[in-house]
This record gives sequence, structure tokens and C-alpha cells, in this order.
Amino acid sequence: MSEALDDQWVVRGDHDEYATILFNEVMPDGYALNHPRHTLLLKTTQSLIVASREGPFAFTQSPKVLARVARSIIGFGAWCNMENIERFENVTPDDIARFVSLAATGYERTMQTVRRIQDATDALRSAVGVPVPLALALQHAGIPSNLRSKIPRALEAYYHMNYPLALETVSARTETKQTLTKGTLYQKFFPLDMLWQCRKSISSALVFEPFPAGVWSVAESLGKDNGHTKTMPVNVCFHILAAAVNWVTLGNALLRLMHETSRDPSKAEEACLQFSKRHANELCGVSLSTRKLGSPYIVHPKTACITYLPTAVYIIIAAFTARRDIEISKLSAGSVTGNSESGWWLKSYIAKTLRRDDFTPCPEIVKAAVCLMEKIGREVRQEHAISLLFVVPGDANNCSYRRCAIDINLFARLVQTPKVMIEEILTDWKFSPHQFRRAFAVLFVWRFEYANIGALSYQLRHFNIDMTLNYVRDAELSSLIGEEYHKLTLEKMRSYANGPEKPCGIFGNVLKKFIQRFRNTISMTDEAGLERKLVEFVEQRKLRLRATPWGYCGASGTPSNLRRAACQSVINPSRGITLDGVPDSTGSDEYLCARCHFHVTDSTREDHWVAKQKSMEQAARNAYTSELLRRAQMERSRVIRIFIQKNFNKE
DNA sequence: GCCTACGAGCTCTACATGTC
DNA sequence: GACATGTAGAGCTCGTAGGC
Repeated sequence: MSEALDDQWVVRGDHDEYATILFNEVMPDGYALNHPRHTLLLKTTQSLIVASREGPFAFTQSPKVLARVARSIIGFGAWCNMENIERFENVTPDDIARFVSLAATGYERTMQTVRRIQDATDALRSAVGVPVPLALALQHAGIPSNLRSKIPRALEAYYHMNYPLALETVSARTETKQTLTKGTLYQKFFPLDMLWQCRKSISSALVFEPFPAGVWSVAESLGKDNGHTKTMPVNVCFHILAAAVNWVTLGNALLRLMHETSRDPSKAEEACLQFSKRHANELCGVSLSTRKLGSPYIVHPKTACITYLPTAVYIIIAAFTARRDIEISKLSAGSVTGNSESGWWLKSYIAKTLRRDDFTPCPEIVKAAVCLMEKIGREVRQEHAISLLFVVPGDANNCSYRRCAIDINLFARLVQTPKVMIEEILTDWKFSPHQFRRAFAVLFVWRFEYANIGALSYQLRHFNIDMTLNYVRDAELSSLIGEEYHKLTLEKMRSYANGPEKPCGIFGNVLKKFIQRFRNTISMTDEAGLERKLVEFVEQRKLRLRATPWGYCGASGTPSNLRRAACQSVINPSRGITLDGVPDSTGSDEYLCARCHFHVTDSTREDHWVAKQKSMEQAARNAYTSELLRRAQMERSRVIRIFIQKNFNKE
């Protein structure tokens, strides 16, 4: 911890982390916290920060957490000051009850900002006239000016008193303040408990235990449940991923353009024009220019390279490795190792669970993205002997390097990510880094159909698999996956009805007959009629085709389907049911599906079947294969061979 | 259930950059 | 050179993921 300054402490932690705690906040009486009249509160706050970090009541080393403790104590001190309570010793249980119930409704009501700003405006009117400057009114009311976004009602009152005609324009700012979440309240109330626990080592303390039933029980009774990270709509997710991949693919060319244009400014504009024309598709609707032309979709090549390219790299890493924001931000240059044959591995710090570096498997695009970022910041890293990946050259006159400003929403707007309908308003989707971690889980679960949650749990580095299941049990996700299954089923049915693919397998033949029946009942030229019949068929039967490498499973979760599905036979030790109650395809294989009532396949899987049959035959012929296993493989190979002959007309 | 450690979103300030 | 605009980085309150 640094030495005490007049108005702030700089609290340092591990890994160069630090937090600044300001002690010059204006109190409701108009005097700053570090004014001599607030010495007691200041000393108590400082003592509690020390006690939180050292000694018997220490619970954290994190500078940010210590800063939060300070904020809570100062906040409570400000409320006491407003209530004319000079020492914490004078606080009564009733005061605590009043404070916590007010605190649950947010800053504005707790600190009675409406009344205070009205009083301040009244008092200042005679001295400065109307309108009273807002900054002056806030200062006189003892409300920190940076909290303006938290006091919409107080602002409305201020504007009403000073600019009556402008009221309509500001009334939109008012909204009912919802109760804060349990977690937030817990963090607000916990430091109050310390005013009792640490009573022997602080200047001013509570004389009773404020939360005998526990801090959490109070927070729980007053707060609302926490929310969760939203799931990106599929089209939005795929659009921004495609854009990020395109930008990363174009990255080296963009860097060359930036260097060319900076070397020869006279040709810069022409070079940008030509580049934009040549790479119109990859740039996803963005044009490059060295001049400011007013369009949000025109950017300077330097901005493209040091702002948008790092963001594209960030998105690629987040989406394809499921790493958290903090884990990506801390990546070092050279963090991807491996090769195209044995695979690529991203070395990153694993926050929350392991809390150490670990390797995560990743696709080649991640390796390309990291290499690109290494190139962007190479000179900076060499010059300053740092390893951080996400750094770019800083401002020439001020700092020589800086961390990349990753702004996913800015990038999304630039590449014109589709808008979404939220509460009947077409609006931009609001991205957050954690949504890509969630998107990874969505894509994994959808692609592998709930298979191997253990693998997903490892990728997310959860200690507890229940945490992973929280992702895949989520109602929003289930509905999303259900929707995708529905789309896939309809697409396959259309494809089977209109060609060129023909369904085969036992269930495939059933589908073929239904499609033929539809064709017989409608005019051959009535494609709309056929489409209608297909949709009705899929919806009425609740048909959901789920993909496997060798075809599709059409079994539902009804008792009769489960009884008849080949993979659910009691002699199959690998049988299993997915979380939505249908047969788990990971407990099945080609041999079982070849004779199953619910299996569909088509020519897109033909190569797979042929290769499988060959590999089984070779394995059976292997001299080292035991006799028992050889016989089993020969039998399996025979069944698959017959399936191929019957369905793909091959000998 | 309880708790920690972060992130999101907002505003403000200082400074850089662009435009006329 | 004056002014407008853009942007990084700070602080704040409130929200969220996830460990045990």
C-alpha cells in the first residue's frame, strides 16, 4: 500500500494491479471527506481498508475489492452524515434497518437526491439567479457530479425547477428504479458488518451486530435474483464471426496498406480506394480512406489496423476457445504452439478455477489471429521488452504503447451486424465478451447434440460439471437448439422432396413414402403446396432429425420410440438418453443404426459408410486382433456392407 | 447458500486529430 | 488558429459467473 496522500490512496496488488481510492468525495453537508470535520470517518475508512487486507479480519488482497469496501463505508458514512449521525457509535438498529431497505432501491433513493437538489436549487436561486448551473447545484447538494446517470429523478426535478419548458425532453430519463440484485446488496452490506467485527481496531465502530442472521440473509430478503449472460441470436453470431474471420484473413494485407499509406501520403487515398474495391467482400461493407467522409462505414487504414483488427482477433479467440475476457486480455505473444498435424494449443491464464496457465486446443484460425496480433504489436514489444499480446503503438507525444481498445459493439456496427427485434424495436444487439464463451457452448452442444458434456466442461475449465450443465439446460438455449433442429429437419425434408438427395435407411424409406404420398395428392407444379405439406408433416409429428457422422436420428423421446430404437436395447451397454429425453447418439454407432427403425441417411454420408466398412474389414484381418474381436468385427462389417449395398447400390 | 472477483455501462476529463 | 469531433482512460454503481 502506498503512503497516504491528501486525497487518495493507491492500493497495489499482484501482477501490477492497482486501484485508486479517492478520499475527496463531497459529503451531503458540502464538505469533502478529507476535510478536518470528517476526520473520524476518513480514519475509520482507512483503518477498515487495512483491516480487510492485513490481520485477523483480512479477507482479500485485491485492490479492486478493497476499493469497493472503501466505497461502501464512505457511502454509509455519507448517509449517516445526511441523517446527522456523526459517529458510527450513534447508529441504532433502526438506522441500519432503514439504511438497508433504502440501499436496496439504489443510490438515488438512499441519498434522497431529489429533495437535496431541490433544496440546493432553492438556496442558490437568490444568489446566482435562474437557471442555476447544474454543476453548482450538484456541488451544493453534495452529490458527486459523476453520478448523474444514477439520479434521473433528481435531474428531472432540477430541470423542472430551472428549465420548465424543457421538461418534456428530460422526462424520458425517469424510470422506476428496480431493486438491486442480491449480489450487489451483499457487497454493499458486508463492509457494514466489518464496522462491528473490527470494532477494536477502528476509530469509530458500531456498538451492536448489524446483521445477526448473516449479511447474506438480509441481502437475499431485499435483493432480486441475478440475471445471466444473454445468448446471441444465431444470425448475429454467425455474421460477426464471419466478419471477424474475414478481417483476420485480410489482416496482413491491411497492415501492408497501412505502412504504404504512411510512407507515401500522396498516394494514400488512391491506394485505399483500390484496396476497398479489391477486398469489398472481405471488408464486410467497410471502405478505407485517409479522409474523413462522414460515413460510419469508412475508416482510416491506421484505425482499421490498430483498433478493428485487434477486435477481430479478440472475437476469434473468444469464440473458438471459449476463454474469458480476462484470460484473453492477459495473453502473451507466442501463446499458440503446435502444428497443423497434431493440432494447435493456446496457452492462457485460466481465471476463477485453475488460476494458472494452461493449454486449450484451438483451430488454425486462432493461430492465424494470434500471429496477426503478434505482428501488429511486434515493434512495441521489442522496444519495451514486454510480452503482452494485445498492445499497439501509443500516441506519439504521450505514451509509447498502450493496450488495445477492444470494442466489440463498435466492430459489430462497422461490419453491419444484423439488427434484432427486442420488445418490438429493431435495435443493435449488445455484445459482451462472455457471450462468445456462451456461444461456444451453444455451438458445441448443437453440433454434438448434448454429447460429451465432460469435454465441454474441460474446455470451459469448470471444476463442477453442474456449472456446465447450467449452460446447456438454460431454457433460452434449449429453445434455440430446438429451433435449429426444426430448421435442419425442414431443410432435409425439402432436399429429399426436391432432390438431388434421396433418403435411405429404414426411417429414410418411411419419409420417402410420405413425400411420394404428398406428391400424389397435389399438383406436380404446386411447390407451395408441397412446402405446406412438409411443414405440416414436420410440425404435426414433431419430427426432429439430429445429425450423426453417418446420418440422422429421427427417434423422439416417447416410450414407444425409446423401446424400439436399436441403440436403446438392453444389450447395448453404451445406451443413453440426452438431456431432452431422446436417444443419445453418442451411445450408438453405424452397426446399430443400420438396423434401426429411426435411422435416415443419404448420399452425403455415403463416403463415411464405405470408409467405415473398409476400416472394420482391415481391423478384422489384423493379425494382432483376438479371435473374439475378429468375429465381432466381421459380423459388424457384414451388416454395414449389406446396408451399403441396399441403400447406396454398391457392391 | 454464501461469497469472491470480476465485467457492463455510464459519465467526465484530457488530449489528439480533423475541418474550416 | 479556432472550433468541432473523436477517443482513451479513469471513477462510479450495479450486474454476473462461478467456487466451495
